[in-house]
Amino acid sequence: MNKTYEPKDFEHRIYDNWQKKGYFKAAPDKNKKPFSIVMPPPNITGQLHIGHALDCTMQDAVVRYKRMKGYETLWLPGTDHASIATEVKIVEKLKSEGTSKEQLGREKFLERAFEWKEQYGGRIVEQQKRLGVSCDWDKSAFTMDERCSRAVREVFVKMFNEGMIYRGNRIINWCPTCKTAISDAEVEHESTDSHLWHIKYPLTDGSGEIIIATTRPETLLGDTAVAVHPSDIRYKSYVGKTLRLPLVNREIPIIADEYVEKDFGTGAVKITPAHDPNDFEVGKRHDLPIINILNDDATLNENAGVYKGLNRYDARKKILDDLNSLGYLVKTESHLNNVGHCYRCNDTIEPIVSKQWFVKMKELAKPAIDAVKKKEIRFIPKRFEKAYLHWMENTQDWCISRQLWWGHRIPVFYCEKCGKATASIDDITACPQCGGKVHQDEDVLDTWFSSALWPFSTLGWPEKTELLDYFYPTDTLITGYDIIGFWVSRMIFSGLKHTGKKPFSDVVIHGIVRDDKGRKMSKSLGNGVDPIEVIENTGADALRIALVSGISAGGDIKWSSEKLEGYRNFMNKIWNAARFVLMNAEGCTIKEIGSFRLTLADKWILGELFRCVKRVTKLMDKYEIGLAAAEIYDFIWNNFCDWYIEFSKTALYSDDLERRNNVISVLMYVLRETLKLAHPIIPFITAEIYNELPNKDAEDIMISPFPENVGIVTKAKIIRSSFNAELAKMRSVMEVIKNIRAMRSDMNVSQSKRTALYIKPLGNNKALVKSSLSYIEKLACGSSIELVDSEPQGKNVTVLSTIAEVYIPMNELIDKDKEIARLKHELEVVESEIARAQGKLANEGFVKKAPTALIEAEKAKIVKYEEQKNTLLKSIDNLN
RNA sequence: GGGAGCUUAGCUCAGCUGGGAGAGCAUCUGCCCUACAAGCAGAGGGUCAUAGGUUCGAACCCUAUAGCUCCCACCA
Repeated sequence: MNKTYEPKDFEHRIYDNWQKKGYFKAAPDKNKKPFSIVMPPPNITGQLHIGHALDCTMQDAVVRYKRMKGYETLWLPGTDHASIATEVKIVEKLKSEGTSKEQLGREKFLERAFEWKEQYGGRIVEQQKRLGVSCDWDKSAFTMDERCSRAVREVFVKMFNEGMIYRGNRIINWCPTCKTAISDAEVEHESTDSHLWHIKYPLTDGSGEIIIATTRPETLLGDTAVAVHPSDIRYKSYVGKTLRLPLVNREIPIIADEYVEKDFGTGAVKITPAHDPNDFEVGKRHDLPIINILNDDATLNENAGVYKGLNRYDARKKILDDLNSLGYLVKTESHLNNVGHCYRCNDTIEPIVSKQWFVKMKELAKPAIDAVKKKEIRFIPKRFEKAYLHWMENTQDWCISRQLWWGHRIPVFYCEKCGKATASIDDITACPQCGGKVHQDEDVLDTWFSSALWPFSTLGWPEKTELLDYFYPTDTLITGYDIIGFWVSRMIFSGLKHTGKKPFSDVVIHGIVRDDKGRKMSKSLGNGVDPIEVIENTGADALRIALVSGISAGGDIKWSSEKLEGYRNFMNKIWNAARFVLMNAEGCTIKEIGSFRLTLADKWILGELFRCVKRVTKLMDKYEIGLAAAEIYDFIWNNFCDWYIEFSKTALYSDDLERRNNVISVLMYVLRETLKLAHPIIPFITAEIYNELPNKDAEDIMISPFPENVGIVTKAKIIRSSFNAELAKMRSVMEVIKNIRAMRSDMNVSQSKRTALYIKPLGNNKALVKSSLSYIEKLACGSSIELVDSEPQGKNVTVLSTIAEVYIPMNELIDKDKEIARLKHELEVVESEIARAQGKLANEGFVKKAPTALIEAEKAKIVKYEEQKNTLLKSIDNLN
C-alpha cells in the first residue's frame, strides 16, 4: 500500500472495475427480496451541484447497504428535460448567436434542445460517477425518451377521456420572461415594500364619488366594477349606481360582494377580473366583463388606449402621474405587499386570464391524502407529513399547459371542420368524428407532469414488464424538502391513480446544503461549492462522509472546509490503520475467529465491533446515515486505532509466532468487518483496502455480506456473545491507564520518561489486573510493572482507579508538594461525590420511589469512594 | 394571518423509554513513541434560550415568553 492516502490513485480504477463487473445491474430474481429506488432526475440544464451530491450520497449509501444485506437492489437513474429551465437557457444561447427560436422554427429548435440534452445530460452522469453512485446505468431514463413519453400520452389520454383533464379560460400565473403560464406551485411569494394608492372614482350621476385603495393602479384600465361589502352602511346607497372610470371614462357598476374587507383600505375595491384571481372570482359571480390589458411580455395592449406599448412599470408611473394631475389621486400610503415571482427566472408574475389545460385535483388528492394518513406511505422525518397533507388538502386544479416548445406536446388534436378536440396516444391526421383535417395543440405539458410518473414510467409502464412487476412499488424515495409539493405529492397521486399502487413506501426528506454562514448557496453570492473540485482535492469519500455527517432529521446542513478536512483526516486514519495491519501480517497465518483462544483485549474489541454493527444497522434502517457515520468514526478512531492497535503491539512485537498469528487474525477480522460497515458511506477507500486483504469474504467489497448484527460471524461459527463482561473489564483496565497518563501529564512528566509501576488490585480484580499487566505497562509508560499487596516502602505517587491502585516511586518523578496538592484535590472530589450520593440516599422520596437498581448503585458508589478516601488519606500521610 | 421547526461548550452538532451534560473542530500544555504531525497523550471550557409547572428526580414531559429559520395563505 502507498504510504499516504491518495484517492486520485484509485477512485477511477475502482469505479471502472465495478462497472465492468456489472455489480450495479439489477434483474428480477425470485429468490431474493427486491429493493428499489428511483433517482430524482437532475435537470439537464446544468452540472452537478453540492445538493445533488448530498442527494446521491444518501441514496448510494442506502442502496449499497441494501445490496450488501442481500436484496436484489435497483437504483434507477435518469435525467429530467426541465421544460422551462432548459428552454430559457437555449433561448439565451440562441440570442447570443443572434437568432431566436421563432426564426429557427419548432422543429429545428427541438433538434437544438436534444443536442443540448446529449451534451449536458451526459456531463451530469459523468459527475455522478465520480461520486461513486452505484446505479444501474443501463436502465437510465430521460423524461422525454420513448418510454416516458409513452406513459405521458397514456396518462393524458386516459384522464382527458375521463374528464379529469379539461381546458378552461381561467386566471393563471403568467411569467412575462418565460412567456408561459406556470402552476401555483411555481410561484414564490415575497414580501415587498409598496404603496397603497387611494384613487377617486366619480359617480356617473354626479352625486359624489367613491375612493378605492389599490396596490396596482395600472390595472385600473381593466376595471369592470367597484365592489363594497353588502353590509357596509357607508356604501349601502351606492350599490347599483355606476361610476366613471378615471382616464378611461368607462362606466362601471358598483356591486356588493362579501369578498370585500370593510376595514381594509377604504372598504371599496376596484375589480379587475382579468388580472387578479379574487377579482376573477368576483367577476364570475357578478357576470362582469373581462378586459385583458396585457400582452404576453407584460407590455400594455390595445385595451390600454393611450398607454398601449408601455411596460407595466412605466405604465404605473404614467398612470399615477396622470391621475395625480387630474386630481384623482387622493392619498399614497406605504404598504407591505406580497408579490409573486417566477421560481425559475424570478420575474414578477402577472395573473392573466387565459385558456389553459388543467388537471382536476379534488378526486386525485383524496386517495393521496388517505395513503399517508393510513401510514401506507411514511415520511421520514414525520413532520413533513404535515407539510404534505396541508399542501394536498389545499391544492387547486393543476395548470399543466405551458406555452413552450421543449417538452411533451399536448396530444390533443382539434378538428378544423367540426371543432372536436381529440386526445390520442398516437398522432392522428384526421378527425375521428367527421374525418376533417386536424391540428395539434401548440402547447407542451408542465415538466412535472412527466416526472410525476417517474417511479413507474421508468420501469416500462403501461406495459406489464417484468421489471415493473418485480420492482414496483419502489421502496424508498430520497429527496429534498423543497420539492415535496412539486414532485413527491404528484408522484403519490399519479401512482395511486394510474397503477393502483403507491409509488413508494418511505419518503426520506433531507435538507439543503448551506454555506458556513448558513446562507443558501447561489451563483449571485458566489458561495457555491463545486463537488468535482472537492473530489479532485480530497477524494470522493471525504466529500461523501462530510456531506452526510451532521445531517439528521431533515435539517439543513452547513458546509465548511474545516469539516471536510476533518473527514479527509479520517480517511487518512483508516488508510494508515489498514497499512499497519497489512504490514504486520507478513509471515503470519490468518486464522478463523473461534479457532483459537481470545485474549481479554480481543474479546473487548470484538464486543465493541459488535455493538457498533448493531447501532449502525439500526441507524441505517432508519436512514440516519449521518449518525451511522458518527458511530463508525468513533469505533475506528477511538476504539480500534487508539486502543486495540496499541494493545496489539505487545503481541505483534513479541517472538511468539502463535501470539502474533492470533492477534493479527483478530486485527484482520475487525478491519475487514469495519471496512464493510463503512463501505456504503465511503465506498472507494474501503474497496481499495479490501482488495488487499488476505481474508476477503467476497470478490469485491460491494457484493460482500454486510456485517450481521447477531454477533461475531465467521465461516466456522457465529459467536453470539456480545462480550458484555469483557467490555466492562477492559474499560476498567483502560481507566487505570488513563488515570496514570493524566497524573503524569499533571506532574509534567515527559512522555519518554518511563517509570516503575506497582499495582495493587482492589476487591476481586486480581485476575483481571494480572492478565492486563503488559497492557498497562506498555500504554502507561511503565519501565516495569509489579503486582503488590500494599504500597511499597518509600515515598510514592498514588493513582486511584476502580479496579486498582497504582504506586510510582516518588524519585522517579519530581515534586513531593505537587503530589500532595494533587492528592488533596482528588480527596475533595471524592468527598463531594460521597456527599452527593449520601444526599440522594437521604432523600426519602428517592429511596421510596426510585428503582432499586439505582439505589443499589448509589450505595455501591459510597463504598467505593470511602475506600478511595482512605487510600488518599494514607498516601498524603505517607508523604508528609 | 395560519402551520412547522430550532435555541445544549467559541463553532458545527449528538443526547434512545425522564436517573450524574457528550463528540468533532477550535483553544491551551506536552510529545517525531518503528501505521498515521492529515498524528499521539493530556487539559480547560456549558444557568442545556427565559419564566413557571409536573416529578423523589427535567436538557428531555406540560404551559407561557423571547429570538431565529422555513413553509403555506386572495385583505385590494
